[in-house]
Order: sequence, then structure tokens, then C-alpha cells
Amino acid sequence: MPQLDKSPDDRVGQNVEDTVLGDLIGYRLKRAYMQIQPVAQQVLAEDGLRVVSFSCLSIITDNPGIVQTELAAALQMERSNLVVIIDELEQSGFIARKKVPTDRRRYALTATLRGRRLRDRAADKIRQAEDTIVGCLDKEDRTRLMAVLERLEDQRT
Amino acid sequence: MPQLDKSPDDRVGQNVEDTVLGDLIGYRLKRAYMQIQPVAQQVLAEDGLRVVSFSCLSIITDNPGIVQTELAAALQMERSNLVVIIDELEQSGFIARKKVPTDRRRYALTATLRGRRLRDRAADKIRQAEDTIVGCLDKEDRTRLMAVLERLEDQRT
DNA sequence: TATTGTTATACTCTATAACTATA
DNA sequence: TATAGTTATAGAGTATAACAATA
Repeated sequence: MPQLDKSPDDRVGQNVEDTVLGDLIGYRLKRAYMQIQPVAQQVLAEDGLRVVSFSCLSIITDNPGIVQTELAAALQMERSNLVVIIDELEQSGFIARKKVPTDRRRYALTATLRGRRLRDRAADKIRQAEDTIVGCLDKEDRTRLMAVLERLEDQRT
Repeated sequence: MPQLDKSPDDRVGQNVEDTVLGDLIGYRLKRAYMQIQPVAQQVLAEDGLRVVSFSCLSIITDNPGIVQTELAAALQMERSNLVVIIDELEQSGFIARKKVPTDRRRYALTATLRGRRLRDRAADKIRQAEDTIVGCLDKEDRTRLMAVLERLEDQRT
């Protein structure tokens, strides 16, 4: 018997009490991110990209010649976990690795023309997808949100 | 030779260009969350809790008698992944499982006195820890941030 | 036939240690 | 001795399918 005999004290859907969790910023950030992330993921998957590989492609596009350690630091991830992502992007022809003559331990990363175009196109699609969720905010709320998030991020602890 | 011979065009630390990523809300949310999450994680670890087990304990405390499927829905996670977490909390003596007489498929979850006290104490510690990061925001910015995040979260797509 | 809790499993993400080649 | 890239691996976190008990 599905759906039809709710007892009076049934907690269904959003009728769950919460006196603590909802006042924690960490929880609120996570929940908001859980709304946005799958949308971005889906949009990027159409172009064969994951969120993290798009992030890499984007930073490489903006910083031609960046090396893997710098890229890892910029995205706050481990060098070791970057390797397969860079491999993928290279094999797909979106970026190129070339030895730095002055320090042959390092690889200078650059985006190819195809890579740069993909980055720009994918970025447009993500912005559009985010708008379907963030559209409920007016321009000022949105600008404020971005500024506040940036301040949190820059906070050293 | 560490640190001493930076070439003029070295990108160190935050000197990385970014024309796209930083304007995406998903990226900003993730970065802000990455600041907060480890702090909460560390604080909770002192009491033998993970972030997810604290979330469960908190919702159970606020909703005595809630069953696992409802809890999973409230936290937007899979029932199957809840099982071991509930097991842990029960074995630690923070919650109790008891068969619902009217529907013997279900377990009514309730927090023990110890569990409720732990929830309250841990919540205080998390708030305090979050303040070390969110302290840079004034009262109004903070209230606004929470309200905006809640609106994003409630946005149906 | 549908639902609850459960188990098993797989897949992604992330973190750590160790290796090589270069400096 | 230290660093860049790499490999292997282990641990979280998450998602899916299937089962027994119950409705």
C-alpha cells in the first residue's frame, strides 16, 4: 500500500526538525554545492570532461607554461592525483606537455587551440546551467555571495 | 638549491591567472567548503565522530523515532550507506534502534542521553571552530550568506 | 507487488609513500 | 640533499543491485 495511509505523525519529505545542522555554515555550503555540482558534472560530461579536468584545462589555458606542481597547488590537490588527469587531457589533444629546457624535471603545460575552444565553450555551458539554479538570486545577492565566498576561501587558519 | 633563484616569470603561490573558474559559483562553493570541512572534521574526531555521523546523531536527536529511510532522505544519502554509520552510533551508545510495533520492517531511532549531550557539546565546538574562519564576516554578511545558501539549496531543478 | 533494512560490490576521490631523473 | 613527475596503494565517500522480512 504505497503512499496512501500516512499516520498523523509521519515525517515526510522536508518535515524533519533541525535545531543545529542548518545553522552550521559548513553544512549549508555542502548542501548548496550538492545542488550545483551534479549540474556542472552533467554539462561537462557532454564534452567528455570531468569537473576536475575542466578546472585543469581552464587554469592551463589561462597560464600557458604552468607546470604540474604549480597547477596542483592552484587547485589544492595532490601532484600525484593530477598525473592521470593531465594524461587524459593530453591524449584527447586538449593540452600539450613539453620539457622545460632550463629544468628538465619539469613539463610546461599549454592548452591547444582545440583545448582553448573547448574551455570557452564548456565555461559558457556551465554558466548557463548554474543560472538555472542561481537565477532565483538578484544581481546584488549574487555579487555579494561570490565576494563573501571568496573572503572565506582566503581566510588563513 | 631550494627557494632561492626564482626566474622573473615564476608563478608562485597565488600568482596564477584565472579568467573563468573564479566566476563560477560551484567552484567558489567548493573552495569555501574545503576551508571549513577539515576544521569540522578535526573537531569531531576528538569525540570519535565523523562529519556524517554527527549529522545523523543531530537529526536523530531532533527527531526521536525517525526511521532510517527518512534519515537518509533528510541527509540526501543512500539508505545502504547509512547502515554502518547507524551501527557505529549504536555500538558507541549514542543512539538506540527499536522495532516499530505497527510496522516491523522499520527501526525507530532515538538518541540516548549520552548521545544528546555529545551532540550539543560537539555542535558548540563546531560553531566555535567555524567562527575562527567566518569571524572575518560581520553579523549581516553572515546572516545574508546563510539565507542565500538556503535559497540555493531549496531551488528545484 | 512494494518497502525497510541489509549486504556486497564497484567506482570515484583523496592521501601517502616510494621510486627515477634531474637539480 | 632537494625537487618534479610518476607509480602504486590504501582509505574515504558514494552509487547500484539484490536479498530476506514484512507490508
